Amino acid sequence: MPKNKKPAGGRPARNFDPSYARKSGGPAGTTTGSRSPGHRGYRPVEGDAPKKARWNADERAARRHSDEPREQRAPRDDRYDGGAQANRSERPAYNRGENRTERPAYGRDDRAPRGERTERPSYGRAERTERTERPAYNRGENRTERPSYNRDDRAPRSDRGERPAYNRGENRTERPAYNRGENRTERPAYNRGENRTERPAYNRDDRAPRSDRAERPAYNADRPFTRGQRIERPSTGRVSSGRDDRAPRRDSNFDRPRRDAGVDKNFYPNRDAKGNFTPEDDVVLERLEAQATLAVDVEGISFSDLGLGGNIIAALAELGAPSPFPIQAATIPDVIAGKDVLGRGRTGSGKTIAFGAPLVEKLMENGGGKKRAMGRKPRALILAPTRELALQIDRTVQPIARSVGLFTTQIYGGVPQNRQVGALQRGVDIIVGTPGRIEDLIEQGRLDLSEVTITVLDEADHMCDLGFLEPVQRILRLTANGGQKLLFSATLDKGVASLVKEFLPSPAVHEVAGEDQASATIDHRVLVVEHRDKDRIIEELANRNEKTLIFSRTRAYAERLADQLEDAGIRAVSLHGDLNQARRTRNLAQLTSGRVNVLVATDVAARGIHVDDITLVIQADAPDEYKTYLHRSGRTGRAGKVGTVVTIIPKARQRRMTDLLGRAEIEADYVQARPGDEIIEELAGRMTNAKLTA
DNA sequence: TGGAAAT
Repeated sequence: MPKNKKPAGGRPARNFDPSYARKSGGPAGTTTGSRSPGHRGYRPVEGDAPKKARWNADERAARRHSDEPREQRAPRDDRYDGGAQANRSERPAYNRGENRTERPAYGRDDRAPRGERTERPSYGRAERTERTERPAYNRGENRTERPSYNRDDRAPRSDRGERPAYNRGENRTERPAYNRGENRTERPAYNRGENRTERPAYNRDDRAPRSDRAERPAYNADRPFTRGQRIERPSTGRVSSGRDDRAPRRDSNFDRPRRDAGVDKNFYPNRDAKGNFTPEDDVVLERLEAQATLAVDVEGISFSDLGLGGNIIAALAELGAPSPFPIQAATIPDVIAGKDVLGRGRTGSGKTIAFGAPLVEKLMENGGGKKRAMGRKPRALILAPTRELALQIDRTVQPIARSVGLFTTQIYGGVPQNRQVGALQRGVDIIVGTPGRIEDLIEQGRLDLSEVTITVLDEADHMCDLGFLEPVQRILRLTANGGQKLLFSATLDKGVASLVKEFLPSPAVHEVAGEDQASATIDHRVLVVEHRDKDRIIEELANRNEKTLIFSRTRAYAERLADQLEDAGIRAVSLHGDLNQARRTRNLAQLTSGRVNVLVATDVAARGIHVDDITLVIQADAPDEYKTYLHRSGRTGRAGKVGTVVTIIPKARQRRMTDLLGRAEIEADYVQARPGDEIIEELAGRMTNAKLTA
């Protein structure tokens, strides 16, 4: 066991101990590896460090397969100490960041190069392919301290073919992520003062009960819904089954107890009670009472009738939207009228234009003269939950904005910020981005939202989920007082109530009648399979000539599946948070362009992402939440096209799946399947071919 | 348990 807990456990403690720096009195040891700046990761303090140098191939191999207890692996948190710590005291907000430090995923690419960051855009790093060959990586004990790191198998990424197929999966099991639990118990370091007190949510206490779960009756639909009554959804203490409870309750919208939106002190303690997701949490919240627009109502209506100007209309036509979809017809006038708007339109129904076009129109009306002023402050903000979605929204909004001389810029993480900052300095009108980087730039004083008078939350209900809500609230509070707010989602529900209460005094609520997910042009199927057949069946399903999107629950499985498909001769790429942004972008582009037909993704791709002509969505793991089901399946059947969604489940999951489909209001056939069955041919769309050749 | 979101 190369790493002793002492340095590992001690280092973070030191970093979190404000007195330590003083005690140690100098560069040596104040921060990890700081004594010799030229040597990344060099930690003179650790006397035993040198012996831990780099592992040779055998050791690594042995390591990979070892089932040595996890606590013997070094906690990896020490990596972030410097920056993270500094920030942390100032921004309790960023606690989430800690999760991140515990996730190998994130840092992986930019971590090592840390010291050189300014010189190297993280992108370059991503590209390098011979990681294993680079002596650079033994730089110091970094290596020794996180031996379980996959680093090595990461590299091969780009040349998947050369790699032994499955080791990746195994390494994964060694991912430091798993240390999480022990770090927790081992490291008193974590009660570092105020953070602790400010975010009780963080304390892993809510984790603990986890283990109890097994003792509870698993998916007992009859069980009173106790957890949900905690805080988030008090008004909907419902049993999580059946669709009867879906009926809109006209008088009860947004009537949940107010929860001190502005007062964090009161808010935080409550979060303890919220706990993590459990299946019972997947309740259908009442729909918002909405003004329903019928599709027929908008027939013959033009964008011009809705109040949009000529340039914008021309841009829309260019984008392939000559006339408004129902959701657009419903919301555009209200947005232009300056109202706060809640808009629900099923996946692929054209929500981006529904908020993007009138937003630009509004800015035009108000903005008048100060267009193009150097360094002008942004006046509109569009927030999205993933970088890919932010990018995609910008691809739609930018041409609309440019048609009237307005500028947009993307502000999201995972890429160097220089360009983003440069754009801000030149002056932009519309920001499209994700919460993290936006807050980061605000902290840095490079972004000022005080003149933002229109804010859009795309996938608004998701933006209200644990982990997103607070950053979103903070950001919204930094926008102009009384500014217009637009919330859109295919699954907009009362989960957004807390935001509505604080930011949308009297919103107009729109949906399109009869346009729920169930009426979409999607064929839903459930394949009940033996676990051992699962991968094989996925392989057979994905072996087709049209675009296929496969969802998995974890990043590791997404990666493994992509590898497996490649090994089977089916070109496939993956998309998940373990990849650096360059690769994420590229892999998605490969599906979009048709260079590959199969993308295996986590739920990062579940919402909003539009790729033309995905005709089959395979859920390799069934979703936990009905909303997730709706969003995932919404990647196909877009804009009226047909598509198939196949959810693969083990026998034991049938009941739970049925409950979920009920909440989603979706009807699906269940079929038992084994590799080679005709049903698979049919679902893959190979039936006709098979018959032709027969 | 998991996933996304900053460095």
